[in-house]
Amino acid sequence: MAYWLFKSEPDCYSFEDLMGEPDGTTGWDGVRNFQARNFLRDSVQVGDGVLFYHSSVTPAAVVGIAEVVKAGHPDPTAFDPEADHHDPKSDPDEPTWFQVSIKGVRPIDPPLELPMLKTVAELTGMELLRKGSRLSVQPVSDAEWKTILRLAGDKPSKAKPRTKTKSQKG
DNA sequence: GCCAACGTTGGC
DNA sequence: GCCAACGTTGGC
Repeated sequence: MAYWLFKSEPDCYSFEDLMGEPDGTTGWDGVRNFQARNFLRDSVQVGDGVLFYHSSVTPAAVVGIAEVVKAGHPDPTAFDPEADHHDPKSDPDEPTWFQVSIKGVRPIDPPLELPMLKTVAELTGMELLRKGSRLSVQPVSDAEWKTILRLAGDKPSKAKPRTKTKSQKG
C-alpha cells in the first residue's frame, strides 16, 4: 500500500467534481508527463491512498482524500481527436499514456493550505513543497501521509486495540 | 501578469 | 550527446 498526491486545477476538475460523479469515481486522464506517466503505469495500485490537491488557485491546498480503484490502464483520451490532450503520435496498440481510476473518499475541511503546509516541520522533505516542483502525480511517504491525516483532523490510529470493550458499547 | 523552474524538442 | 529555444506549470 502506497500513497500519492494528485494535482488538479479545480477550474478543470475539482474534488467536488469527483464527489459528484455518479459512482464517485473518475479516470485520472490527461497526464502527459513521462515521470507522472511512469507512476500511473507502473506503481499506483488498487487501494493506494491519494491526496487530492488543487493547484493554480490561491491558496493552493490539499482538499480531499481519494482511493485508487483501478490500476494503470491506457488513457483513452490520448486517442480521441476531440479530447484536449489528444496525442496523434500515440498508438493504441502500444499506448504511450496511462490513467488510473480513483474514488473520492471524503473532503478535507478546512483544506490544508500550502502556506500552512510549508510551516510543518515533518513535511519539509515533501515533493510538493520542493521549490519548482511540477510533478502532477507524486509519491507521498507513509510518514507524510500520517502527518497530513493528523492535520486533517484524523485521530492518530493505533494498531493496539482498546483494552475495554463490552462495557464501553452503547 | 510575472517569472522561476522545469520538461521537451530539434539542430548540430 | 549536447544544449539552446521553446512551451508549460504553478506560486505569488
